[in-house]
Amino acid sequence: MKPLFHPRVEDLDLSTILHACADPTRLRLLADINAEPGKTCGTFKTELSKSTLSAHFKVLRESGLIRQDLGPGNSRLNWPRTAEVHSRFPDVISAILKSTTRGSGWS
Amino acid sequence: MKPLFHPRVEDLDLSTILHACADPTRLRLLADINAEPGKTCGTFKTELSKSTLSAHFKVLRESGLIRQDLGPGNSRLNWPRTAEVHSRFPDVISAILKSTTRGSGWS
DNA sequence: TCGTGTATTCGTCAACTAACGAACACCTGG
DNA sequence: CCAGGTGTTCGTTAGTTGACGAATACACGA
Repeated sequence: MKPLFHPRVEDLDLSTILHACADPTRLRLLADINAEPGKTCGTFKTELSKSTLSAHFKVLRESGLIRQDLGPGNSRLNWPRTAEVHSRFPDVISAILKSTTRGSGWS
Repeated sequence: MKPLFHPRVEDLDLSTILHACADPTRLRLLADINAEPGKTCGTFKTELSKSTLSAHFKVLRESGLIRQDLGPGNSRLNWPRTAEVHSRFPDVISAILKSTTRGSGWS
């Protein structure tokens, strides 16, 4: 398997992270991953094609918001990096996630 | 003067707000406005052209992050709408602003 | 009224984005 | 070995973005 790139904590960039969160689809994925850490990519309910979804996961991963590990078969396990992001940008992600769970768009 | 559009609090959208914050230039403008409310557009130090700057102010205004009132002459006074945004999306903007003031890109 | 200062709007351009299907890569089970 | 399941990568397309200069609009002062 090709090694997946994950940025180091010290390389996290606030604008990159906010850009990753600014897309409704990605915000929903991020919330789901935080609500249920370790989910595989295929378990997300969405209307989007597989390739589109994969691209969104890549943006989340390369921004440092999630970690994708190898799972059984050829699957990926998705984990939040919320704690790491918090160490650089305190409360930003937790505040965003709280707002997503309170009727702000996608009940 | 043409009336400037300002979204109502109940129409604020988290993705729109995050997108507005995701640009380094706009994040800097937002931080400056919060640090010094009432600044006019011309008082911001930047390398960008006037039209580009105006476009950025428009994005901030239409996302609901700032309010632009008429000032003396033909100037605009820029005010943060942080409290209003906070009422919809608690702590999101304040957390972002705190991160900008701590060496995250533009000392 | 005529210039000056302030800011928006318009038209253009290059770069980026999100979306898709098709093709590919990889593991696992039969 | 082959088929099925899981994701990624590639190439394309339509739409959006950020940047600029030039033109415009407006208020104020001389």
